[in-house]
Amino acid sequence: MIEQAKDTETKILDAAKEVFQHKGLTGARMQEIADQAGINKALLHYYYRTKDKLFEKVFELAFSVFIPKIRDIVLSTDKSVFDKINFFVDNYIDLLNKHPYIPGFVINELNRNPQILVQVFEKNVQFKEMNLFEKFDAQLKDEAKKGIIRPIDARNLMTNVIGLCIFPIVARPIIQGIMFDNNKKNYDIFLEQRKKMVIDFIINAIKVK
Amino acid sequence: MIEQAKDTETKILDAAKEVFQHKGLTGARMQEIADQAGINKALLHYYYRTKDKLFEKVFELAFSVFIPKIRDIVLSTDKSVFDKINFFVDNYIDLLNKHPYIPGFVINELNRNPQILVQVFEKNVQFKEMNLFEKFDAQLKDEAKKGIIRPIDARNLMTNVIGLCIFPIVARPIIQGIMFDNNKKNYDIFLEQRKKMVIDFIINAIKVK
DNA sequence: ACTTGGTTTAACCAATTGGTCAAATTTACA
DNA sequence: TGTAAATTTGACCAATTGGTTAAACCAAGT
Repeated sequence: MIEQAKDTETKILDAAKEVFQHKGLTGARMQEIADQAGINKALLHYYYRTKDKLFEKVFELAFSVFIPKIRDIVLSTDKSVFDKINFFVDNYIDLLNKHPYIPGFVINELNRNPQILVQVFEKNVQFKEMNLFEKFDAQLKDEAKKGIIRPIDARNLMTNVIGLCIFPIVARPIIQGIMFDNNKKNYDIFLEQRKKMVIDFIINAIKVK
Repeated sequence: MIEQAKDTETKILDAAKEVFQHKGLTGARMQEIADQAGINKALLHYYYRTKDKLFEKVFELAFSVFIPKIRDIVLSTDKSVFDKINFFVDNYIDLLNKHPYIPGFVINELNRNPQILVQVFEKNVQFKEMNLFEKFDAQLKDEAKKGIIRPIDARNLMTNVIGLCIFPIVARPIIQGIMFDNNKKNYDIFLEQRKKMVIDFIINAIKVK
């Protein structure tokens, strides 16, 4: 029964994603994942023999949502630096709104066990070809020489850009709690407005005026 | 035996800090904390009756390392915005280097259970008096009117400043892995250089030139 | 109808985990 | 020195947890 099987596997992955991303590897319970998927716990082990195997799959999927996007955007060589920043922030914040729990999940699990990254790299070579920094560095140097932007290296710029996008999402509970009196609606508005704000902020930071 | 007792309690808190900050509430084991402290597990429960109580204490201590600092710096009303940014980034990055695991720990645990923040607020009123945003907002508005800086609200600026400081620390495994080929030494150099870089970046972002 | 294969389940298991308890040990102090 | 209180320990426990197993179920081919 291929139909049923595929459906079950999907249900399992959806459930596992939900539970793992909210509670982490150590906090998640196989029983809870089974319940969430509406199946038996034994069936869970039938599809993914161990908790670790299931986790690995979920982590890999989560990881692959956010990382290739970075490469895609930076690789679009025909765009100016300003256009790239504009395009990246716009797309990345949209992506973050669609998957707000993934960054925190990935960051936390990598902090608990950095070795996961090595495993993901080994299994999925595509992630390794991130040596696009040299190209981006060249572009940054070029535009700096032309007097368009102030000198900055690709790693710093990308860290800043990504950080400005991700930080308000992963640190939401604390920022919302301290700065917004835990008002969820106001924080959503804040996040919405930040898209334009972040772009302006970054471009002004590196623009020569 | 007050001497011994104080010493034991210190050993427990140090051990608990170490284990909780690396493995989180759900990943930490009371036995491991006891081992790390060099004591019996029963003794651990003698001092802190439950895992939750011990965790709460550790979380509160971790929290109080980073939050009041923010207030202190923003409250120094005699400084210009540029001076405040300079001073804040410099001090905050030093603090982060001293306690690199705390931000990730706090962020992760708050993500797992945002309710913790409410409890911390209730027990420790000082954290609640963060209504310094109005004052800082006024200063920002004032300097903007004078044509010194571009208009920006306190919440966005502080989110940006704190994010630029914290993000490279909490996302260290992933950034170091992808951008620095997992070279720890190079990443340490990167972090060291960022102190100056972040200050320049922010000031240029808001400066009117 | 019957066999065969993958799928699903209930019941079960061994190991781990947070937590307890009574006894032993140490300390403070009269 | 004697004793009561605080501290420390080893042994133990109930509950939880990841994982197994044998049997039941079900769809498809013959």
